[in-house]
Amino acid sequence: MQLKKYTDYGLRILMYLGVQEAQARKPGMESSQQNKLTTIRDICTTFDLSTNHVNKVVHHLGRLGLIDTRRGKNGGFLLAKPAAEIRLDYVIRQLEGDEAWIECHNPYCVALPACELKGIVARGKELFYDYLAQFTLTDLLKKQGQLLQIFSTTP
Amino acid sequence: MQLKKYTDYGLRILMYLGVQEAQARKPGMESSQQNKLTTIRDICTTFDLSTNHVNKVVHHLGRLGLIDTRRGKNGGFLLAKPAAEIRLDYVIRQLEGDEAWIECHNPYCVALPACELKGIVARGKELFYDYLAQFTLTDLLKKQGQLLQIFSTTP
DNA sequence: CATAACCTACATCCTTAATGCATGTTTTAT
DNA sequence: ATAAAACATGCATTAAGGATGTAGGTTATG
Repeated sequence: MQLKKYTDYGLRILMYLGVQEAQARKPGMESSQQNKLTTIRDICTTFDLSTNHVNKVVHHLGRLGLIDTRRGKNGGFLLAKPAAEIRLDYVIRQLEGDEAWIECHNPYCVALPACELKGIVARGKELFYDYLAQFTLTDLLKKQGQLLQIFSTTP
Repeated sequence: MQLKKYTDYGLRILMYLGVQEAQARKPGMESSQQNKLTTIRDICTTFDLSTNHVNKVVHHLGRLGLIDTRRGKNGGFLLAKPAAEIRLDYVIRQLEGDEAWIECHNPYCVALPACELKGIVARGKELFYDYLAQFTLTDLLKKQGQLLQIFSTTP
């Protein structure tokens, strides 16, 4: 009963992008970095993760429309919409996969037709996601200054 | 993101015991079956599960004080307290293990000191369990008659 | 004392997440 | 043009942990 690292990595990537974006908007920064995009390599060195795994997560985030990716030299990716519009429930549900939290088949449970459990667990799951729906990427960036420092000091 | 089969089996076992107990209390039943205990074999044939796995779950339920087990000939087990006092949050939390739903170490996340995510997910997890705390084994036995029929017709 | 049942430890299998490798495709700078 | 930098994609491999199996131990009953 734990989120996949895959999902976890996706959230870290979004946090990284959120911090970069906020920084780029600071006065005096508009042209200094020429809006350089974040690359998979940046993420991997910052968080010390496997290139291949991050590769897949980035691709997934792209397909979900959460980030815009650009191929080719000087390519990379950035948030596709404002951090305030990226809801945590959506991100986690999509990356995690939206299966039932309890398995009634495989093996098939004879009690299934008269079982009250699956409904209770399913409702609990929805409450969990309903709670997450109150938060957006913005809420993950409260300690933005500290995050920026962490991200910029990791070589 | 799914409950372990282990946990699932534990709940099924409790449901089975709850039904047996209610049946034993029916008028005219007090002495007819001599209060025969439920055995691991009974559970395995009813739900078509592995003896060894059920073995471990039963043992665990015993250690948790949810069932009383008795060794030796004519041994077996039964609920250690009324179904209404067996809360689902407790059962699931114990059988499932109460780890955090998100992994911040292994590998260690550099953002940890400034991360808002772990708190949000932890609170969501507690809401899930808070919801489960509203229910007891009794709530899983609403369709008791149907369950009894299912359990007694599986050879 | 034999049998039926749970107890316990250890070993193995199996699923799947995690990771690695190889190659393709696109874009840009030179 | 062409080389380099970046994401895209598919397949192979490894690792972790849950699921299952084997073997014997212990306890109670008849």
